[in-house]
Amino acid sequence: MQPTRIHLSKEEPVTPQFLKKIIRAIGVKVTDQRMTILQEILNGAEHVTAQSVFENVKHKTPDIGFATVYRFLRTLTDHNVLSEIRVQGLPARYEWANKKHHDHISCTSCGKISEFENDEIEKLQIQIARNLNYKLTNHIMELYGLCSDCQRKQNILPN
Amino acid sequence: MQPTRIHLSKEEPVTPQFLKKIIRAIGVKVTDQRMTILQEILNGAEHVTAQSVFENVKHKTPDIGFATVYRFLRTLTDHNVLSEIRVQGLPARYEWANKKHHDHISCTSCGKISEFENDEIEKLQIQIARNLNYKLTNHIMELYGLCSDCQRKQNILPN
DNA sequence: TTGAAAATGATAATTATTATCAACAAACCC
DNA sequence: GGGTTTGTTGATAATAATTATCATTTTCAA
Repeated sequence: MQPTRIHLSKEEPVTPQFLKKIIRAIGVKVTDQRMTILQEILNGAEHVTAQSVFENVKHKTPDIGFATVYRFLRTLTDHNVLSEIRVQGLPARYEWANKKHHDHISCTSCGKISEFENDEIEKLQIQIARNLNYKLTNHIMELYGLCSDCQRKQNILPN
Repeated sequence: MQPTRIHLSKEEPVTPQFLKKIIRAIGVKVTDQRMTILQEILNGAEHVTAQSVFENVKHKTPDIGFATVYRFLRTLTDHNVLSEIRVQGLPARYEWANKKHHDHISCTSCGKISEFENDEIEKLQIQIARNLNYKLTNHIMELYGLCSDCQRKQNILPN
């Protein structure tokens, strides 16, 4: 299954037609389950887990199995509709892929994720690659730290 | 178990005394197993997994259980002797914590890996973290691209 | 040396994810 | 539309990494 690059804007209204367009674009069959899952992702929270998608979707479609959710999230990831964020041992989280490029910093204690973008780093990366005779195509940059809340907790309860 | 910050240089000779110093510094009892595990990490490869440490250590100490290895790696991580790197769904990898940081760029075609370090990016990362109220503890930065050889091949054999 | 506290190792439990497969459903053709 | 092919579903098992449990053993300070 080759990763197809798809350019879809999240700004378009979430109509059934729009959902079908996405599903067809990645070359798979349109099913009720996939429609529901996509809708949930488009309407729901920012960084969803397979579990949270599953639970929310289950209200509308109680017969759905979580293997279906996992599978479709993977498919969407393979086709760059979603991107997958994996932090520590926590379950994978997903976000809409083609928003402006950004990276993540996440808290190693509570798992909170914040986003940022930094053009200067992007430029340096390209430069580094060029110096080593690589043509840069992609990168992963994940920062880890303690968020303000967890820094505070650590001071209050030293144990 | 409070994270104790320990400053130990890997440059010191790996004597039994040195190993004991580390183990005592984190406030746990000195056991043969812990000595052997630490020695393995100090002498062994760069980015080890719990599994690889376990297997190597088992040659010298066949009676060791892998729970012991996991536990001790976690303890060392909690006390910042090691740092833990978790990428994708892969098993956690450990590296000596207070050495100079470096990153990797790898070729998506042939798998070649080159290392680099860049102070400017490191500084920017710390700055970014600070702006978002995180205390940066670690990061992963992996660049992906085509190495010079594979760029050339791609031109010769387009596909 | 000895006894309390901690560590070990075997194994079970847990967690996230992927694989399997029979029943079912979508899409293409006529 | 009806039939057929092929893809999808959902229940469940399998896998993989990690953590918990607990009886036994070991460390180490008094």
